[in-house]
Amino acid sequence: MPLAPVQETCAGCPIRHRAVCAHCEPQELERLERIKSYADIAAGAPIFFAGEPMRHVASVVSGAAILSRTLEDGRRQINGLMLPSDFIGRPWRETIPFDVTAASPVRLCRFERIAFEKILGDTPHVSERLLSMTLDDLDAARDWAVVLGRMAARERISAFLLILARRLGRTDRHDPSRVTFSLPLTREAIADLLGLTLETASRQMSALRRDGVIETEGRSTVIVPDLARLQEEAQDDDDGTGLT
Amino acid sequence: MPLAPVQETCAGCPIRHRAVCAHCEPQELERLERIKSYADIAAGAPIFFAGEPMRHVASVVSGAAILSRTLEDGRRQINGLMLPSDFIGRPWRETIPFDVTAASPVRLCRFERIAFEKILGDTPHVSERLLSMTLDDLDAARDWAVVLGRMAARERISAFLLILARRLGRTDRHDPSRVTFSLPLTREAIADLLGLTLETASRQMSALRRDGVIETEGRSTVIVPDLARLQEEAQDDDDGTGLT
DNA sequence: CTTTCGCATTGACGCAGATCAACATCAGAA
DNA sequence: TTCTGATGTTGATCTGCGTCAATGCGAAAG
Repeated sequence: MPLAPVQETCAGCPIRHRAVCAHCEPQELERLERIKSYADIAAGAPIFFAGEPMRHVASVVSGAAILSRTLEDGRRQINGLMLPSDFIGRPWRETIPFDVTAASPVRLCRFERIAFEKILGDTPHVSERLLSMTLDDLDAARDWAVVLGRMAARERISAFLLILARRLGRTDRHDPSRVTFSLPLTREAIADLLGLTLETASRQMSALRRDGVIETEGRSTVIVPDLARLQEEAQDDDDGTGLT
Repeated sequence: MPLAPVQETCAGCPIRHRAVCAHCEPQELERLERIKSYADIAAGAPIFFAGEPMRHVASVVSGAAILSRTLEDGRRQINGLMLPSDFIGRPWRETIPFDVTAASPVRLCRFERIAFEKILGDTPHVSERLLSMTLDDLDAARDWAVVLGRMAARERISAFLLILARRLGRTDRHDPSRVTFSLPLTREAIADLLGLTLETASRQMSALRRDGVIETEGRSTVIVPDLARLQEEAQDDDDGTGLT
């Protein structure tokens, strides 16, 4: 159901992610280049804490980061899953709204926030692009409410796997409906993303495996033998071409 | 838990809502004025349908509109509740992503979309303001996941009432913690917003009334005798001042 | 190789909320 | 005013998922 943002990288651009490089002039890229730095974070390690001053904005290069909020009694909800090409951070905001954690080993490309804002002010097309991306993210976040508010456990797991298949999946050379990807989240994280317990998440994964909707190899590799079948399970009417 | 966007209107501005008028120069306001029109929609009537071409963007002047998505089997989730000062619509997008419906009688201030985009391109501060608002909406939408994914029915109802109290509530002259407002949604709509059934929504409202957390007058007037009490019920650690 | 610890799986049981059903109340029409 | 259909309330029962508990497995260290 929630539409996966399309991954866009522009070949030849030194900053290889959709947030800032699309349609940039050489001198603009150079300006961005000067304020950028890379950061590698180990799986499970915190990246930012909610409420902290926001010194950087960043783009995910590889791995998966999660945004989360934890209630006083320990209940945790993952509010966002950030995959390669996703943008983390908020220009013109002083503090970080959610805890950001590495779900798997993550590489970030960071930009010093204040300097990034200056560039935004000078280059309307970057600003416009950021607005467009944010509107996409807003739609995706609102779409997620359908998963959390109205879907059964099995449908939630299916919707989640479908998103990963679309964004991370490698299509089989001989059978385009067969897709393989590596799960970047533990069962607990999957549960916290989907509003379930880890036991229910595990049980539903097992059930999907029993029913032939997915296959697994080792602990983290998932194979979807027939993407259309998974779409049905996820109540997804979208054909994935993004042409709706 | 979800922070209510602060209502901002600027006195003397002919377009009295935060989306476009803040900090506008007279000539910019005049340009906006030329492409704007008002629309009044009766309660329950559709405003836009998902998938339709988006001819307008709009701002809610009064009443309440809802964004919703309905699955093939009839399950509905309300993805957004738009109250006065909220902005509906997406520059640079051809189609409408959600069904938009009037939950109560709604007055919209509409701008022809293409012309609005031209103004955005010419006035960076309007564009920047729209980005800032969209980022706020994104945070609010992500915060909502905590309600849908991790909160019990009673907490969901409390969180919902707290949002309305903050955005629509009139504070009692003698007791600042006593707040009154009018519910713009039916029980069914409340349930669809909170991921519950209408029976559960009704039962929890009754329970909160029995326990003295709220009082009611007629079908739609709600009185919160002690806002702090409601905040506890909603697991809300925010003090509502927006200074966090 | 074996140990070890974190993660995943599976089972048994209980409960919050869904479902089915009956009735109450309110607003608008006649 | 009364009638009528929509909306809201409350009760009885069912069930999907949460909770508690035990066991299995696999990757990294020794």
